[in-house]
Amino acid sequence: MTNNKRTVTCGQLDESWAGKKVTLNGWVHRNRDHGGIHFLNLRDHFGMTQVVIDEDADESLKNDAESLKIEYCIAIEGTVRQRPDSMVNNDMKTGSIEVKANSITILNSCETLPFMIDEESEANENLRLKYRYLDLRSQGMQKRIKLRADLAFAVREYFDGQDFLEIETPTLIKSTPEGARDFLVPSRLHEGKFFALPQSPQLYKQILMVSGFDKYFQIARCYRDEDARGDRQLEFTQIDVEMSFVSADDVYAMTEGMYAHIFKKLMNIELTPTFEKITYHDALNYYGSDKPDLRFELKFQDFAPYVEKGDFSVFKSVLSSEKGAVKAMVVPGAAAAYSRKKITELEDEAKKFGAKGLAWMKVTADGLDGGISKFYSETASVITEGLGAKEGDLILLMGADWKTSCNSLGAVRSKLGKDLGLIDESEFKFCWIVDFPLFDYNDEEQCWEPAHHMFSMPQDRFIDSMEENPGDVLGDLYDLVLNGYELASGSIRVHNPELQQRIFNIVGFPKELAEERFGFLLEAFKYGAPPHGGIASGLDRLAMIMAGKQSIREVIPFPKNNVGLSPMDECPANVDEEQIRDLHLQIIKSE
RNA sequence: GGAGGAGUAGCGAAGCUGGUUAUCGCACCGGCCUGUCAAGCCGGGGAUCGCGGGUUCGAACCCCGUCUCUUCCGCCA
Repeated sequence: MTNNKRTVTCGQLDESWAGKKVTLNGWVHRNRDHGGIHFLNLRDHFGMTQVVIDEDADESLKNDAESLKIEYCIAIEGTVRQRPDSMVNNDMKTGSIEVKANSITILNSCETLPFMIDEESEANENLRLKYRYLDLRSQGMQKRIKLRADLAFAVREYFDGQDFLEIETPTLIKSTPEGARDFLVPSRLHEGKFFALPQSPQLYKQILMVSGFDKYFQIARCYRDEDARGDRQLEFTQIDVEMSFVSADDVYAMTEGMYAHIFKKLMNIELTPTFEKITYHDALNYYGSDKPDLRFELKFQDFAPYVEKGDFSVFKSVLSSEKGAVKAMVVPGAAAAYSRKKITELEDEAKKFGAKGLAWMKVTADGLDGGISKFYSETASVITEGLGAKEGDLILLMGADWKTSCNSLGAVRSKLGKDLGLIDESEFKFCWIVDFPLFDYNDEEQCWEPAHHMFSMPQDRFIDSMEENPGDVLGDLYDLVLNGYELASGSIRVHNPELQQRIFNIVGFPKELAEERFGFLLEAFKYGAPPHGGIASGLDRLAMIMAGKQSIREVIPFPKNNVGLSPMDECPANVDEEQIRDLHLQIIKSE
């Protein structure tokens, strides 16, 4: 390699190098043989450089050039020269120069590729994952993996400047109940016992606060054994943070500072210092989602005041039930574009979320038309005026219990946002979702359960009378939402053993089980635990959004696929009988 | 666990209501070509049409079953 070792990379040459001798190492990205003259695009991590084998090159060099195929790994020794004005390629960073080759050395050849290595490979994802090393060579993947590394660096830089310590926590931990399904790790030394992989470092970071570390962060790998989606998979990385002696406002400020630093540094975007806050109730009520995409409006309105003025019995019966609600969404100018068939598509979307149907009306010059308009002909002007609808608008209506009504119309809202192109992809709209209820009533089990988890603090004003009506209790809980994705989630924690016990009582969590599962945390709280709270941001999701992608697999070097497999190394996989025996396990085959 | 969509050369796709030598682009092989940058032109090889069964004179196409992938719901404190 001595003589072939690169002196420059493929991304750094410009006119100032003209006349200099250089050696380049990289991969043959494209190969254009014109007979007399021959061009190569040589690619490495840093960029692309055009190499020329001139017509006056000697025969052996021409033969060497001819033998090259795409993705051969080669070394080129040659001279940099400025391109004539008419040959400058402005789409290329190094487009003002080219390297006239003196010698070509093949460092390694390459078989016929399973797919072309391009910015955006069209190969199906499982094939890309099987040959991930090739897929990762593409400039797009190289850029995204670098973005991810830069992101992690910016995070550390920010916290370092704020007196935070990065502290590692174990990945072989105790399985705790609630939440997602744990990944279990059988113990060899302790027959029949198991570790779990952490769903998050939650309990450890709280213990670290009890230990007096004051400000903790960690870029932590987390594991949840649940079905994957575009924005989640079995293992993922979170930016985990916990602080002592803080209120929610302190956590907001710290988090906003972190995102401001990241976006300024990596994208040169100035984020507005204080992110909008929306209550959980309003998010659902107006946008139909606890993670609303605020890049477009389409806010819901209450249609209940108009129901009595019309004859549509479905809505009347919805409102007669205790939790019934009728929501309206005015879609400006969409009447013409939305035929009955296209509205049916919207309805199908709503039905996925439990809606029975989707009612609609179109606003015309004379009033309302189509759908259920005949039931409201008398009050058309009152409705259009009240809803602020104009001629050519489409009014979508959803009647169901409040939650179903909001959620299903929210799904329609999301679809419309995409279909109508209402989303400006260059925008980053953050918002805090606050005032989450602490408890949810489980109708099937007839009991209260924690809406998030059992360690979140109720807001002050509810503490004294928490037991009277648990459903009204709001917690010191918050989510950070960006462009319709839940990006971070956190809370101020309970640090007082008595309060913690009252919460266990409300959700019917047995004292003995609490002792068994996280007795160590409850014990720790008895020894002068400081008030504390924190937040965890999804690093994969953040990288995905910054990269403008729809899937976190585009920013994870070696992701699992949608069914939890890794096509490259083919795991999970069988293991030897002996390994199973050592772990005191037995495989029970399912039917 | 449920609903929709898809499986055709190494890759991406076409093939509508049954009859083709199964088509096209990229890649691959051979040839031509002095300025391309997704180079171009001429030629070539490569497909048991996911698998199994059925209907039919005849199936990539229709029917049944099955497997795999995929999007969504459930799940994800």
